[in-house]
Amino acid sequence: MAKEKFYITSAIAYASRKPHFGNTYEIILTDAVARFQRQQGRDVFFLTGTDEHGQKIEELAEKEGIEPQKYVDRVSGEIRSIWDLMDVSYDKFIRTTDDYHVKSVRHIFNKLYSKGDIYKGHYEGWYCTPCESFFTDTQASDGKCPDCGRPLKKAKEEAYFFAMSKYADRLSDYIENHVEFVEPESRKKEMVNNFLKAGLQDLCVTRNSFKWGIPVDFDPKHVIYVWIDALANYITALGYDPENEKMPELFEKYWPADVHIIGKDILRFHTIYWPIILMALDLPLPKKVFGHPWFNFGQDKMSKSKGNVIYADRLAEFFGVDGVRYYALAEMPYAADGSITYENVVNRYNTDLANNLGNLVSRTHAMTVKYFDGMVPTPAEETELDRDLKATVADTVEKSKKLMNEYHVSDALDCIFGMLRRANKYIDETAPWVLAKNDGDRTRLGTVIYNLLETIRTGAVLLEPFMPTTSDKIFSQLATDETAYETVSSFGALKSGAKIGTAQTLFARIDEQKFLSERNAEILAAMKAAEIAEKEKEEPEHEKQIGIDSFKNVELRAAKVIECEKVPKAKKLLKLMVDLGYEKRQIVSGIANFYTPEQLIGKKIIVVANLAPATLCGIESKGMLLAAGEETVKVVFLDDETPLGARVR
RNA sequence: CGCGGGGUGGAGCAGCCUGGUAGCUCGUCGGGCUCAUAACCCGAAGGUCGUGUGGUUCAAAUCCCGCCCCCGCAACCA
Repeated sequence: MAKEKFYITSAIAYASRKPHFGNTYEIILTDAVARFQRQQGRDVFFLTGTDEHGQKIEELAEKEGIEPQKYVDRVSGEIRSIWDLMDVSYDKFIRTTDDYHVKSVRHIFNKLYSKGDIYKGHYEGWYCTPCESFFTDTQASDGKCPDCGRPLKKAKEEAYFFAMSKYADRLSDYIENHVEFVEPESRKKEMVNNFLKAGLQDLCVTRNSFKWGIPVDFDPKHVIYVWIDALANYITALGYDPENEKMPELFEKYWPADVHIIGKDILRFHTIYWPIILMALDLPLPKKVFGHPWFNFGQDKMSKSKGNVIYADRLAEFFGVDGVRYYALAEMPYAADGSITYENVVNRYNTDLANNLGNLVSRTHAMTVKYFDGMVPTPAEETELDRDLKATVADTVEKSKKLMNEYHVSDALDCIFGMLRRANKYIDETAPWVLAKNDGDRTRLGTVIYNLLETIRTGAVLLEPFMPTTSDKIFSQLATDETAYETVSSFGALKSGAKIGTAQTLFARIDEQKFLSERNAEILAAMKAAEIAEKEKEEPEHEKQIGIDSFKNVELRAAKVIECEKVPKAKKLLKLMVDLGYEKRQIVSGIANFYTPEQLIGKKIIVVANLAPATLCGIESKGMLLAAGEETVKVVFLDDETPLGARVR
């Protein structure tokens, strides 16, 4: 019988910079699942790679004064080397700049266009010339660019759109009838409630604001935007191309994917846009999309200025590759965001890996050498204690398998480590060192040691998806070839009479105090460096010089806040009524985090009186007030004696 | 009232669907053991399970209602 196939993908990593630990978590998770499925006897194809197009990369390359291709060659290589370092067992590493991918994406675009699912239209919105980007009405509510704050102008641009709405009902049906399609469940609700039920808008699938991308075949000034380019990697990697007469075997065999493992941040693209693209191509949909949570550093997001960016390769210097893999897989809960602190990593490393697992192997190995000259003894009649241990082992095999099939990776690990703890306890219960003193207990001693060795062997088999190198080390210490998953289905595959291998320390304990003080010193140094870099930053970008006439176009006037209240639905919005002397008008401003209504009522402020009205959270705003600051915003207040409506110049 | 998840001993979580002695890992304290990586094993302290001294019930962490707080998504911000 042919092996059942299993096609698994991680998201492709954006090749803009070196991935930090949070990014690396995803690939470790995907790898653990892939390895587990291989163990289960599936014919696994594990795809990962890098996403290499887009404006951001174009800019970064320009800053360095090199070609984008050169830039992504370097970063993609960096990413791949980290994946390799972490023992990621991918079967293929795709790059969106690969020829076959580029070609196929162009063809996919052509096909969708000729089907009528993609049409040429106009992107109408607010355009910021210096940023060369478009913004929607809501983004541009105050008439200023959300990125740079400069004024926007209404502009119309040619662009291609994907008619998403056409497929919305089909997708809704699909999601409803395939409960396992989106996981975890809570994420599915977010998608369905926020997007599908709200109604899908046609998606703009091209850009002409930058060049670094795959050009549209028949209209090369347009570049295919990330949605189609990046998402398509899952099929182009298998050789899909709509112009193929016959699809390659690889594609026929593996598509549809059994699971896409992705971060929750791109869930929307994978559960809505991607399925719709596939429907339009008449291809089956992936069976499951698993949106995993993210790691934070303690309470904070990782960031350079906080000096808390953690890289997997750096961690591996302290804890070894398997130490890092273990931490990532054990610490991250199924659905909620996890957090990483150095204290926590050292703690888990010492207690779970060094004390529980490492020491169990070490003491058992030592006893085998000491009492049996390094030969695996033969088990004899069993006692209640043995039966209990064996029951735990059998139970662990079943439970961990079930949990892995459900993607409860940390729970599966916890379950396996529970078995190891049980084995440590078994040593105390049976007290081999006491048995060793009495010749009459020799058979019993053999049974005990055998049971321990076999439990350890089982543990090594079960741990292989999580810590492949450690499993190998254990196998070689036991000098056993019984490493296949089938061998743990019943207790006793380890051969008696064989000589075991040499001992080696699996995980050396780490001095927590010393380690933490070293890390703290590093973090402080990094923060200082970031601070200095901040100070040395060149002056802020300046607007181009304007004449007095341009300035006169902005009608600034003194006004008094007469009413003010929070906008209930919004977090950051205050609704204020201001008196300009000649009229009263309503203004909405995003300063709720910095001012309470009481702090503003009665104060005199400066208002841009001739700003086009905008609607924020359903409330009309006619004008804006002046305020300064980025992180914390300070409103510009006027002297109390300033007459209402006075022009500010 | 935009949608969803959650508030359980010092920390992180399980239990809630299918009401009935509150469980696990870490940490703290005490003890045991000596095969082992100052590791391992046992025991103890510590929780009125966010709140109303709300409702249902013989019985609620578990079901229902109100309120408070946190998180995710969406929305939205100079």
